[in-house]
Amino acid sequence: MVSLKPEVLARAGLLLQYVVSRDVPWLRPVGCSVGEDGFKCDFISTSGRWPDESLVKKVERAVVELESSGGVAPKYVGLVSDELVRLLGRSATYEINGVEVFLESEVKPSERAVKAVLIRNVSAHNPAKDVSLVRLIGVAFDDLDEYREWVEYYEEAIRRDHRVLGQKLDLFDFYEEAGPGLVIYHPKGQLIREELIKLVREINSRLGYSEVYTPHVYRSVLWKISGHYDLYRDKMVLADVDGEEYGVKPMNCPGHILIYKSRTRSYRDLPVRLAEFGTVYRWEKRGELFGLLRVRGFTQDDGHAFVREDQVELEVGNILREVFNLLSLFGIARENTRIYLSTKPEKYIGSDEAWDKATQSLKRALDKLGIQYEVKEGEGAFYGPKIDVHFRDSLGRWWQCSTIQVDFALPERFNLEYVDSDGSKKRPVMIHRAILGSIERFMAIIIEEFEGRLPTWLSPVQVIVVPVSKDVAEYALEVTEKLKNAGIRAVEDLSDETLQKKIKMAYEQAIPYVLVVGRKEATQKTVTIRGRGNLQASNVPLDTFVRELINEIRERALSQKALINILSKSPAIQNS
RNA sequence: GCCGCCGUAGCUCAGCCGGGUAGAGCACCGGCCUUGUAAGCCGGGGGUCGCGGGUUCAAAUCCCGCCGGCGGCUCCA
Repeated sequence: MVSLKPEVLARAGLLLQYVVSRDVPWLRPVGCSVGEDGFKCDFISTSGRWPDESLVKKVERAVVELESSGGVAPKYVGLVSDELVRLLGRSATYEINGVEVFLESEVKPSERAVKAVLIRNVSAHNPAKDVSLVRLIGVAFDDLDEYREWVEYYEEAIRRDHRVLGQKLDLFDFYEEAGPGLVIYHPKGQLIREELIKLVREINSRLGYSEVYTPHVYRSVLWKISGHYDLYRDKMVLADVDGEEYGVKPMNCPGHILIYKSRTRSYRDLPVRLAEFGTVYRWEKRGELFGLLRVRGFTQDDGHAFVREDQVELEVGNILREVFNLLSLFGIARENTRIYLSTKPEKYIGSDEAWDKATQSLKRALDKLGIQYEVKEGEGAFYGPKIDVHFRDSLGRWWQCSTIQVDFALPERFNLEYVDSDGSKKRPVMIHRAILGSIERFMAIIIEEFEGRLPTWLSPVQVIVVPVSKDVAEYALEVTEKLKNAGIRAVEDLSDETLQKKIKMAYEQAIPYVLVVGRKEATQKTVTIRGRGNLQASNVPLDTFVRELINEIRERALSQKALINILSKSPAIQNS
C-alpha cells in the first residue's frame, strides 16, 4: 500500500475545483473530502451534462499546468453557510483567484505544488434523495517518484485481484446464464473451501460448537416470526408453492433457534452452541456485487451461542481469541485489519441495562486480550452491540469478515427461555458469530493476500511431479502415487512439453512444489525439489521429503518449511 | 437501484472513430523433437462479434432496449 499525503490531496482537490469552475462553466464546485485512498470532489451540473473522458484529461492537465506556472495558494476564508455543502459535511471555504472552493475542515492543504493529478473515476453521488452530484475521485502527488510508485503499486494490485487470479488458477467463475453474484466453484476452488471448512471445524470443536444442518427454504411464517419478513424482505428470494409462500434463507439463525426450542433448557445447559456452514442468499442490488467479495449466495461459517447474560464476556473472549489465531495463521498484517465495536443505535430493542451490560462485556473481552479497536457509536444493529473485524483487499477497500453480535431481539421474538437455578424462566441472550465471515469473502482476501501463491496446506495442487524425459515416466508415477498415498494432493505431468515449459506452467499455476525426476533420481529413489522463489534441493530421498511435507501441511505452515528444513538440515544434499 | 465506461474464439486483446460481412498471441488438437530447470518447431480446428430491435443496398462497426461485467455512489458478510 502506497500511502498518499492528505495535505497534497487537499491542495489538489482545491485546485481541481478552481480549474473546473474556471474552464467548465456548467460544473459548480460544492465540496471536497480527502481519504486515505484519494480525494473526492463534488460538483453540481447546472446543465444536466456529465463530464466525459476528454474533459477529465483536460482538467487534470490544467491543474498541473497551473502549478508549474507558479501556482496559486488557496486562501482560507472560513466555515461555510451553504446548505448543500453542509450536507456533504465539508465545511471550510477557500478562495482561489476570487473563486470559492471547498474542503472538509479537518485537512490543511499543502504549501507545495502538486506535480501529478490522476482522476480515477467520474460518478454520481447522492447525499440526499433529491440531490445528484457529479463526483470526481482521484489521487495527487507532489513528487513524481511517488506518483510512479503509486502507478506501479496499482498495476500490481490488478495482478493480485482475486477475480483475475480465480480465473487464471481455475478456482471459480461467474456465468451469465447462472445469474449475477452466484459463484460456481471449480474443483480447485472447492478444495480451498474444504480446507477452510476443515479449519473452522477444528475451531468450532475447540469452542464447543456442535455442527448442525438446516434447510435452505422455510415457510414465510418463520421469517415473519424472526422479523426478516418485515425488515429484510426486499433482499429475500420468496416463492409461492402450492398456495403457500416460502423464503430462501438470508440467515441461519431461525433454524438454530428451532433446535434450541426443541426442548426445555436448564441454566446448566447454557451456553448451547450450534454451528453450521450455512449457505444463505441475499438479493443485493446489482451494482453492489463485486467478485467473491460481494455475492448473492454465500456460505457463512455461522454459529449461535445461547447464553446467560453473565456468560457473554467469556464466550466473546473465547471467540475473539480464535479470530486472532486465524489472523496469525494467515499472516494477515495488523495494518490490514480493523476492529470495531459498534454500540447502541438510536432505534433499538431491549433494555438500556441489558445493552449496557452487553456492551461492557464486549469491551472487557477486547481489553483483556489487549486488542486495539475503534468504537463506532450508534452503529450497532437494532438488536444488539457487535464486534466486527474488517480486512483490506488488494485495492485498499475494507470488508467485514469476522463478526460477533449480541442479540436481544430474536430470543424475545421466539420467546426463548431457560429454567434458572431458582426455577424461574429466564430469557437467554444470543451471540451470532462468524469466524471467517463468509467463505467466499475470506477466500478472496487470502487469494489477494498471497497473490494466489497459497500456503501448501491450502493449495489445490500441492506437488507436481515432472519427469525429465519419457523413460522416467514410470518413476514419476511411482513418486506421485506415494505422495497421494500419504494424503498429499499431487499430480504428475507426463505431457510432451519441454522440462522448461512444465516448470513455467507449474509456477504459473502457483503449485508450491515441483519435483523434478530424471535417471539419477530414479536410480537413487530421490527427488529434486523446486520450491517457490527458485529455491531448490537436489537428490533428496523421497521419504525425507514426504515426512517433511506432511509436517508442513499438518502445521498449516505459512512458509515452505519442508524445503527450508531439508536445506538447513542437510546442506550436503544441496547440489546446484 | 443511481452515474459513467465496457462486452469480438476457452483466455488476453486488435478491428469499430470515417459501415462492405473477422484477426493475433496463449490454450486446445495433430505431427516432429525425447528433452536436466520459468514458453522448442511446424500444421490444424474453433467465433450466429452478449441478446433483441432499428437505420442502411450492406452493421462487429451507427441508433434504441435488455442482459452481463467494471469503476464509483448507496447498502452489506
